[in-house]
Amino acid sequence: MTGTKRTREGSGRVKLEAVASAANVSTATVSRVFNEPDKVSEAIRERVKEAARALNWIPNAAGRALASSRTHIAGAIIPTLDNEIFAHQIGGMQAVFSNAGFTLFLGCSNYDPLEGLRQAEAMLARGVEAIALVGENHPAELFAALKARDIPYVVTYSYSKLSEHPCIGFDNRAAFIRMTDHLLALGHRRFAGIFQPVANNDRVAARLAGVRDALAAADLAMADENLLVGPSTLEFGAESFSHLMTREREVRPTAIVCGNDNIALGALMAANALGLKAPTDFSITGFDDLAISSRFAPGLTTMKVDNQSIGTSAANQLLAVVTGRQAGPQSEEVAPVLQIRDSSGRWPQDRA
Amino acid sequence: MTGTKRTREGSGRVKLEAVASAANVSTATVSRVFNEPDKVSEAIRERVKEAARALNWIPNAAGRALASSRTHIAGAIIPTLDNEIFAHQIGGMQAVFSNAGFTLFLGCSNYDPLEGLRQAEAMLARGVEAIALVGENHPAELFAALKARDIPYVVTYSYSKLSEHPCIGFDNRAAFIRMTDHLLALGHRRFAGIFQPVANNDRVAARLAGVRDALAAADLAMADENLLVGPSTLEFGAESFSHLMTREREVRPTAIVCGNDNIALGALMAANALGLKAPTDFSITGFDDLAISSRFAPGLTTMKVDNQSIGTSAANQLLAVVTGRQAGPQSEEVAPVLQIRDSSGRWPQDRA
DNA sequence: CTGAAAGCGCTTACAG
DNA sequence: CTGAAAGCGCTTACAG
Repeated sequence: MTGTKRTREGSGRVKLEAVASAANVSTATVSRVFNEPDKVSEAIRERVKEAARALNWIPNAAGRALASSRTHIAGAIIPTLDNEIFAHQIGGMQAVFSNAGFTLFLGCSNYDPLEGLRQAEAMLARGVEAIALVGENHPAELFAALKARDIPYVVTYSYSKLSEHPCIGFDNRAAFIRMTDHLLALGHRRFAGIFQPVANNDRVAARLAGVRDALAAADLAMADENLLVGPSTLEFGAESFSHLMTREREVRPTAIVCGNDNIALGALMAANALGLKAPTDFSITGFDDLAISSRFAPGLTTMKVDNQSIGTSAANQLLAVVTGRQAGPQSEEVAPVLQIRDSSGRWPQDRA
Repeated sequence: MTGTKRTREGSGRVKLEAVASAANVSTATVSRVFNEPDKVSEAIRERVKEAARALNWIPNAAGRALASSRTHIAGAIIPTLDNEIFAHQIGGMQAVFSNAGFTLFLGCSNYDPLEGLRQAEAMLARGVEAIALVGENHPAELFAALKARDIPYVVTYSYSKLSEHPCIGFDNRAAFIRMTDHLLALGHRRFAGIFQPVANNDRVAARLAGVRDALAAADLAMADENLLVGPSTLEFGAESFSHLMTREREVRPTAIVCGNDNIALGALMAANALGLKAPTDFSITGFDDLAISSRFAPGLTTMKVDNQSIGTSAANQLLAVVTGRQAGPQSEEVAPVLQIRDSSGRWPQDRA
């Protein structure tokens, strides 16, 4: 029945309409003052701004989003904040987005691709305009959903010229080839590895492949019993080290490649406890260059990546697309820098 | 002129209306199937779900938010993700919220209250239903805005019975009284402190007050030149330690209270470099109980706080309010646990 | 430069 | 249990 009275709650907040009547203009004009100020005469512009300020009006983003299809929201999906690497990326992204008037949704998959998908879908439903994803290990549905809606995205921490996705990061395989070559050049021939789980983690898989490829190129291989895989904790690093290095000297590895610094630091702690010293008794390497790695005794040989700048680059690329300055996000390779310290040395050691 | 044709872009996405016609029901019914399923007969319910799935419909949150005044978005404002303490809180919150169908906005103030306010306002404009804030050091406007809109909030990491805000955390002052009392009981009388900046950080201010109050209760005081304030880095901890401990033995502090573990670990590294050993030559304490603190040599005496559970509690309290199960968030005190390790010992040392 | 009004995609009070 | 339609708070194509 037309004309029936309806009672709706509403938000109870000051709305644009109130500003319009206070300033004696139409709602269209108020909207323009904030979205296309050049199209409004200065006198009216000031009057409207004054009214908005006086009424303490905060625009309702839902109304705005519905009318304009723009939400000024971006999203990021990372595995976990427990790894400071990802925390730094998010910190970088957050700063850039916030500065551009974007608010950031954060999702953590805990290395479960389906959980990542679920959270990405929640973000899509809430209208994110762009999204950053760590790594390429996501369900095909996720990439399909992004493409179907034409939502710009970038993959971070993985980089490959051959990737079908725009990516900002480094070539994990190449980095670990470089690290392994460093140890080979020092004379090491018996290698061991202590790594995080490879499942659902394309970055770790690539790192391990790098070690294997570099060894194969030198006609070497890592013995199966020398590859230990487990959680990325100091504890696992320490246990693994003890396991590897309490065997007879003749069969022990001389070089231990760790999947990251945290594992390597745990191993170094176990070494201290066992009275084994690097680089005299063994060499060991990490990846990440945590703050503590350079100050630890011995200093840890590792590779440094500027994770925060991966985050800022990713955010800047996404903003460039969202604001129409660019057609699509551009890939960017960030080179990890090898930091050679006392934890790696010649083998056999020259004892002076 | 009524009846004029208008062309609007629209999102180009599948919308609820399409699901309704595919399932041969009204839009109201489709909405009910997902929001109040009990009100729809099972046959129709299944038909609608089937149609939604077939069309791959994802509800538009802006439309939903506008119509229902609910966004299913929560927000958190922290100082920085660079501190793993806050990263863990966010990790905990993210998991709980995501599980309840809420997506999380993340804002970082970098210890600037105005930046925190700015980001909180952006979240309010986007309709957050609840918000968590680290500490009480926020502009009065921020709390006023939350109250004016009736947005439930909790303060984290600070706890005080006297607080005018709901808070989930611990009493920083009491924790540092406890730590200082531990050192006093061991026989220490000459104290030094290495702390993060107090400005805009009510937690650090309370920690320092705790040290001072505990000393005053023992008729002691910390000499001005023994309090060093600077960035929360290993470097600052190391420099400060050297500065304090390269003076003559007669004037040096015997106990050094650090504002957190990171600073204390830096100090311990400098001690190793200088050939000074705890607890023989000095005692030192931290706060946080980082993963590395128990495994370091010597083990660091510190206090452990379950930061992740602060995050999950905060999220659960906010959800309870938002879903109407509770009128307001309840405060919760989380007790830090003193972890006594080898970095603190009797003074003067009994040398066996 | 400015305004009247349609429309964005949902929810929900009302009627049946 | 189901539907017709008003309404949430904005933006913007159109007209002037």
